[in-house]
Amino acid sequence: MKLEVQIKMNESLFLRNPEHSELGKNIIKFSIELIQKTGFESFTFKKLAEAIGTTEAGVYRYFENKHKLLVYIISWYWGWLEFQINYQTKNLKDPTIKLKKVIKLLATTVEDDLMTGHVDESLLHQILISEGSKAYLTKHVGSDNKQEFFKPYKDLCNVVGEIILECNPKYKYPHSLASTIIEMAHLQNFFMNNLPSLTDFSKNKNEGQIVDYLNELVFSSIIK
Amino acid sequence: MKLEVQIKMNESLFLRNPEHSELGKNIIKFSIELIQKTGFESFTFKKLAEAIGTTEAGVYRYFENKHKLLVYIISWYWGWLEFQINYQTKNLKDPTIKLKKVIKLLATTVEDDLMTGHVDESLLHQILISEGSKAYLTKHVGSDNKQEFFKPYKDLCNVVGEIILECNPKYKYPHSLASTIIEMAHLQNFFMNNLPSLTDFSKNKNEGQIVDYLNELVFSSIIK
DNA sequence: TTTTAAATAATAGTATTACTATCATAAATA
DNA sequence: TATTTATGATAGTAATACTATTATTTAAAA
Repeated sequence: MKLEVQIKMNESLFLRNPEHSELGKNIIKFSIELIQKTGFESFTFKKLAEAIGTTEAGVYRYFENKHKLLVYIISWYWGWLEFQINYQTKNLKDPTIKLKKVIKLLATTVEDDLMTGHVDESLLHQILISEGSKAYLTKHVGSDNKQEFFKPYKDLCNVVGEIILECNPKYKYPHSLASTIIEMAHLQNFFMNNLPSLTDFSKNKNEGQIVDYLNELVFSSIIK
Repeated sequence: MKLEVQIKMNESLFLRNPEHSELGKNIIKFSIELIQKTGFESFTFKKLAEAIGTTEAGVYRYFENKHKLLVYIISWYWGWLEFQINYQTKNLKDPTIKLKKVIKLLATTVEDDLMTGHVDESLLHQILISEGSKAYLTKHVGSDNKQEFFKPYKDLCNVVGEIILECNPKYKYPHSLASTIIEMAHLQNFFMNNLPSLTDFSKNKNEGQIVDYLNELVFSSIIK
């Protein structure tokens, strides 16, 4: 039996549900590949359509514009990651071990999850590192937020915040610390690979160093 | 006597030095206003030219493209901020007081510095919060970096890293912690104002809360 | 099985963006 | 006074970000 993980997506993000057709799934698959390879700025629906072998108009039937497509695949990633976190910390009693597991999941390159056919999570992880913040760093963040485009990110932030509170119920900034962990897991990775003098990580570019840094940062803050 | 602070800029960022003419200074002044008001994505040289009362071609004689103009004004800000930090921490002996001053300077809205005629620093600070990371989150970050576009940011990061080491010479991650402070000073501000559930700051949107969070985060990390 | 509806392909068209090029004129400099 | 240099005015191009139309294929309902 082949199991498939389905992430429930916000319906306002698309015009037609891309999960419901081959073309739709190809739009997701190839946009992940293209955005990862060429960056979000030079990504266009025309190039995407050519890669898939369909027409520009075909893509527009699924997504209003490339920003919503970006938010879609990023939301998908957060949803998937929250599932992974819940799954992989399920039977852990010690909240500090849980939190360490979360940091590792956030800061370490994932392997392609075979339960999600058309999505390559390791490419998605790369996209999150380089393009993730572009989902919300816009002038229309307010209306996007009203439409709940960032709910998966907030949910994840809450899950992490809850674990922080389990470690120390008196800690005053669980959400800020959670968003700091999430953002820094990605940003320190970007810096390590592109602007290494903004970090203290050695040339071997080992993600374990980021995990160590974040662990020290987080636990000295919440364990007095 | 009227003093003017001059920030030395990387010459590869522009085609003609905007400091050397009225038109150039207007390009800087109005691009700061426009980018802050409408966001970098919808900012175009045509709109800028109209705002100034010149033509598109006029702007192109100063800057190759809008990305270089963004990097220019952001670099200018980092240069100015490093000057501020050096100036305002000059006679402080205690490195922890120095570091607290730095955090406050990073996380608090600046007043318009009257010594810099055509640049409004408080608008620039807003731009840094919303658009700052777009300077480096590109596919051409490598070649931009080779041309030293990010030197002012790195210099600032080094200055902050040095102060961290003064507080604790054995601390292992001075640069990563410095870049974390700098980025989070802006990002927690953005979240507070736009996605507040990613933070723990109350509705009054007081930047002092960000300062308190960063102080706690930083000092519990470096003072064991 | 036929009818009907829905999805896709093919093509065209528009306004805006991101530039490059040309030429005339005004201002500063030698 | 001659000459360089900066600006202004205008035009033009390729690409982007869409919208619209019509024909064709596929799938679901009658």
